[in-house]
Amino acid sequence: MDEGFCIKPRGGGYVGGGGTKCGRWNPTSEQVKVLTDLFRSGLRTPSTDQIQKISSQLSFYGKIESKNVFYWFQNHKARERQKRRRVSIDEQKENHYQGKNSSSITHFAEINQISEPERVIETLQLFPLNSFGTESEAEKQLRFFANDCKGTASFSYGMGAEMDHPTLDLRLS
Amino acid sequence: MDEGFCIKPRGGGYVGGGGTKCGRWNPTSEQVKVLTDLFRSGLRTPSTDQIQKISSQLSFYGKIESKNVFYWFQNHKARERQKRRRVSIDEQKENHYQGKNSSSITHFAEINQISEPERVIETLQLFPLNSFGTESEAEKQLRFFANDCKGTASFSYGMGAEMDHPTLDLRLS
DNA sequence: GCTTTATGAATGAAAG
DNA sequence: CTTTCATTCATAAAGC
Repeated sequence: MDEGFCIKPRGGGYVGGGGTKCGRWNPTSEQVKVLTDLFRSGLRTPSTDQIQKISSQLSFYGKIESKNVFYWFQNHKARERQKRRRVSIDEQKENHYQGKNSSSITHFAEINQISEPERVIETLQLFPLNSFGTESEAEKQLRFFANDCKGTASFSYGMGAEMDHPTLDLRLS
Repeated sequence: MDEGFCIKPRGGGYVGGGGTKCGRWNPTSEQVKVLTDLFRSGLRTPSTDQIQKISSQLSFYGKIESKNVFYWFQNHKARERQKRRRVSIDEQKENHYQGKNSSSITHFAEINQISEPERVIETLQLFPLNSFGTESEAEKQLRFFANDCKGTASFSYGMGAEMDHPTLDLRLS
C-alpha cells in the first residue's frame, strides 16, 4: 500500500477525481476462521511476534501482511467492546437492577465519565520543583499546554504581519 | 479554502449549533501539509516554544491548540518508526514458504520508499522555510503491535517451530 | 446497479 | 518513548 494515497475529504475540501486504487486486504474465509478462533481463545492483543507468526501461517491461504493481522485484532476488539458498551448503556437506561448476580465484569468507567472533574490543576506555579526523572519533558509540556487558551492563539510573538495571508514562514529560530 | 474547523464532514454533520462542541482536532489539509513538511525537515520533537509557534502559525488555517501539535509529532514519529519496523520484518518474512502452488501472491508492489533524507536534526534551530511542497505522501502510518498478552488464556498454538506448512495448530490446551 | 452494511485502515488522544 | 483506545474515513461485499 502506501502508494495509493487515499484521499480524505476531511475538512471540507473534496478532492475530485483521484483514482486512489487503494486495494485493501480481503481475508479469505479460512483466514477469518483462524483469526476468529484465536480471538475466541482469548487472544486480544497479540504481540509483535505472535502477529508475525500468525501472518506467516495465514499467508498460506492468501496474501496477507502483518499489519492486516494487527488491524484485524484491533478492530475486532474495539467493535466487540463497542457493542458491549451499547448494551451496557442500554441496560443503564432501563435502570433496573439486574437479577443477574456475577459482579459485572464490564468496567463502565468510561460511560459515566462524562462529567468527570477532570482535575484541572489550576496553574500550579508554586513549585516547579523539578523532581528529576519522575516527570518527562513531554509530560511537562502537555501539562503546560493544558492551560493553553484554545481559541486561536494569536498573541503577538513578534510575528509581525503574519495574519494577513498564509505566510507559512515557519522560521523558528 | 477548505474551511476546516470541527465540522464533521460526513453526512449532515450533527455538530449541533452554538455549542462549539467539537470533539477532537480535525486538521485541515494545510495544517497537515505544514506539519508534515516540518517533520520532513527533520523536526521530530519540537520544544515547547516551537510547538507554540507552530500552533500559532497553523491557527491561521483553523482551530488548533498546542497540544494538538504536540500529539501530532509524537504520533507521527512513533508511527513512522513502527511502520519501518514492521516493513522490515515483513520483508524478512517475505522469504518464507509460499512455495506450494501459490498463485503469484508475490504481488507486493508495496515496497515502501522508506527513503527519506532522514536527517534527524535533533536540535534544529532554523528551518528552510516552508516552500510549497507537493502533497507529501507520507501520511500512511501503521499501528504497532501490542505486547500485552498477559497470559490471558492458556492457549498455545504451536506456532513456533513448524514453519513448514500451515499447521495452524490452535490447541487451546 | 444503487444503497446499505461490514470491516479494513487511519489517526487523534491519552495512558503507561 | 511505547502501547492502547476511541472514533472516523474509506471501500469491498452484501442486500434490495
